[in-house]
Amino acid sequence: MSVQLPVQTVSRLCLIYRVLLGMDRETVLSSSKLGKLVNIPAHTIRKDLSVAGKVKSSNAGYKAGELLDFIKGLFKFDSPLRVCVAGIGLLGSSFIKNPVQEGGQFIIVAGFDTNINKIEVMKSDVPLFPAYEMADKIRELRIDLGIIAVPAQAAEITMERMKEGGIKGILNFSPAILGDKDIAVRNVHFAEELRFLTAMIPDLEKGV
Amino acid sequence: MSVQLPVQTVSRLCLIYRVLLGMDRETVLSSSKLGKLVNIPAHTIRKDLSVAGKVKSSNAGYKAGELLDFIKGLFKFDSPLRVCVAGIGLLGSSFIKNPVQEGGQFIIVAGFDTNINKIEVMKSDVPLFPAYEMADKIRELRIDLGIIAVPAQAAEITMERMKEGGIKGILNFSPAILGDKDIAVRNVHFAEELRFLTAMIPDLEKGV
DNA sequence: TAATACTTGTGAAAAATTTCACAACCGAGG
DNA sequence: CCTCGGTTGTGAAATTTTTCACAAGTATTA
Repeated sequence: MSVQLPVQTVSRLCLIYRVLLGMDRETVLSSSKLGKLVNIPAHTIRKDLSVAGKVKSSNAGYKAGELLDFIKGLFKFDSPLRVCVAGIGLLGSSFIKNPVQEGGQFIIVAGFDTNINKIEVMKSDVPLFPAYEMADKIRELRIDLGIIAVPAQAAEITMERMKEGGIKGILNFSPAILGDKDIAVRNVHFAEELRFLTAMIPDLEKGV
Repeated sequence: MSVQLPVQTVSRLCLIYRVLLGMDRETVLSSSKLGKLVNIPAHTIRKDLSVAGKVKSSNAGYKAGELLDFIKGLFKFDSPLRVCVAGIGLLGSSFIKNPVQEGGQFIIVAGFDTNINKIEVMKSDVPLFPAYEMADKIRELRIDLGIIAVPAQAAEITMERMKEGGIKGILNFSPAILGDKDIAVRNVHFAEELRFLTAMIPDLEKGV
């Protein structure tokens, strides 16, 4: 991105992008209609688009297709990214078996696991490799993003291997908290989502 | 919560809570040590604890156990919450088969699916019910939180059923974007996490 | 052409959040 | 008892983000 957009703005634009993906390109949406779909105030959407550099569209609102293309161009969502999955457990294998569709934006091209046996036994369209080959394979297959679905104690080393292979971003589902100054890292933790939800409930009368 | 804490503060305190859970209660942590563990600047942690109402602990830092108890008390994390899962697909059943531990804070007490056959076939420790019984069962079992893992088109009606049963919060894993003025709702979407990650990578040279 | 009823884009105001800087505190070791 | 090295808690400043308010644009209809 040329201008560094506020993180929240990026997040909201991604959300908008998602609803636009599942919508007829010809649909015309005003900022307030769009706002209702994504639970964001209309003026915030207009401001976001404004700072992102959107130029005047029409007097009736935004054409879904145009807006989609605008966000797509802004974030370079056009060319597909190669993704790998480290850790072929319950979660990891679900990514491999049910790859995200999203208009082919992401392509799962490799899976890794320390358990060689698991790799041999599991049948999958995605090629699986032992974990120690990770850095090499990431380089070789020119993989952009990594999904970490390994146990907490293996998370750090997995990140190191991915970085060694030159990965650009990591989505970490392990319970470990990862972070890095060179690459983008995002931590996702189910139990914590539940906890955050709990904390946000204003007046919770807990069960017996 | 007596005072309405900033959302970001709540989020950070939850993150801190997570690392404290996996730590000896006697460990003493300074705000900067803690900060390194969770990737948050030390002064932000101190400020968060300050606005949350933490009183001076010591000159050496925070005792892990004390801090844990403080956050636990603040957000009422002490009594366990009853959770149900709607949609017994790949993701939904993973919650039922591998319930989150987290010190027993959350207990999965029911699963729901429209597919009666699935309910009968699947064997699980958690009782499973048909979707139309959702509201009744939520009331009956005094369920606090709901996890939605149904397809997009069923998300809205599922939320309605949960609300009807008096649920307090919803964690939505369906592709639909849910929101409500009465209850806390949190949307989680894997592909979007990947997309957000992509958008945050400063200078991504996309594949071929 | 004039009036109406929508809309967007954006500068400026307001609000929220983060960062800073430092007083105050504590224990240890002279 | 004083100093040194470390810490917290917090008011105030700085910054970021959101909200507001409104000029300006465009169709439509009379």
